[in-house]
Amino acid sequence: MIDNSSKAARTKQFIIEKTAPVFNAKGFAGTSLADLTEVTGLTKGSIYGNFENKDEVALAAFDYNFERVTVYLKSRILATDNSLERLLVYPAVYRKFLIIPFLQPGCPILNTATESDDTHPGLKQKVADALLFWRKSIENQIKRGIERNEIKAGTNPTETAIILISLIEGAVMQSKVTGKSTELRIAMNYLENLIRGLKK
Amino acid sequence: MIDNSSKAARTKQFIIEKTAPVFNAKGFAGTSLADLTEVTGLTKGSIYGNFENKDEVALAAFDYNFERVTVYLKSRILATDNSLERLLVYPAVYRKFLIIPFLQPGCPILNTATESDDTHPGLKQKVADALLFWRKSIENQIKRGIERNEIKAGTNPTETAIILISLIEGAVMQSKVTGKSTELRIAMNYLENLIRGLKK
DNA sequence: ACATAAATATACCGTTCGGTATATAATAAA
DNA sequence: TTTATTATATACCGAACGGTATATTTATGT
Repeated sequence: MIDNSSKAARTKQFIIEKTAPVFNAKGFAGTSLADLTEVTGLTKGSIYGNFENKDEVALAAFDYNFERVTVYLKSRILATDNSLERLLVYPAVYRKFLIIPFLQPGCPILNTATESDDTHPGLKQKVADALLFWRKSIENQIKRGIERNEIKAGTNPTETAIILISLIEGAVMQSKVTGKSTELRIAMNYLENLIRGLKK
Repeated sequence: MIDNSSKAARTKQFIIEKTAPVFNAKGFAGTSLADLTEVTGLTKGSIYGNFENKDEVALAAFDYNFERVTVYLKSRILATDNSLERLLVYPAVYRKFLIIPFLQPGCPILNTATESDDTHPGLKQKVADALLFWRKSIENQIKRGIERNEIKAGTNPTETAIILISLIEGAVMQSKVTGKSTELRIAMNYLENLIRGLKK
């Protein structure tokens, strides 16, 4: 995936890793090139030698942010051994959202979605793709659970996935803005019960 | 509330009404003074004669955006005659979110929350207040429903309010970014069933 | 109608914006 | 080790940024 062969490729990756949290915290419009040079220690020339423009950096940063969350969730999901436990990973992880270091600036999907939907078609498309990917993987987990007789046959995968995502993102938004974990705790408790109710 | 006696007060209100949709769509950082002069037809001098700075306009615009939603919901809620129907106003309204004209740029709470939580303490505080106001009014509707024997006594008002808000905001985010009404329809169907389940 | 006060427009401020041509430095191949 | 190539820094561009002092217009009380 990551080409470490050339210096440029390594610098490019370095720029992405350093700027991704800034884009996630301040948004596309709120992040300036000065922010990018400051956080990387590089100059504009260097950044523009590796990226065509600010948009390209932001798009790569979103991919990076989303992949970090995905990788983290996948590692926790792979450590389980049945469908229900796999679904329970989501409330378990997002319950601790506020204290997971790399999620401090917020959920990249939520942050990027609300800013880009009326302003930045490129980012909007990336978020839409990310959302669909997330939904599909939840749906697949549920379908597999039904096949394995671990989840009720009548369970609607799409419906369940959308409710799960809504509960998580809605609660994250509330907790981030109030600064309290109450909303996340209550919503994740509810989600846990909802998932346990899917047990065959 | 609104002082129409002086010309300045009328202009101030005019500026708020015209700029509020822009702030909601583009966000604080994404909205420039040029946007404000363009949409109002006024000059910078006029705007700065009525507001101290851009922040003040944005704060007033958020209040206006939030109040519009509140007034709209209240009018629909007052047209009902029992607690359960009052709660059902929320899914009924947000189901049609994408086609309600003045909500086209999105939910002001959701939009403002995700941008301001890491960047703009003043706006963040206003969103937190708005969220608390919304939650409290739902809680009061539920408490009243319990008193009137229309809602199950065991219903937890705070929990229910937070789940309701999470489902709405999470689904709005998804539908806005995918451009489809599917997510809102599914989440609002679920919410309706959830509310009907509260019936005594 | 007139004088006074209030509101809006004009013209400009310094700074920061995203972006780029070119020079310098570091890397990689021979 | 020299040479060709690649990557980074420097110095700068015009435009747009948020903001303001002052002039001009408009509204208001008498």
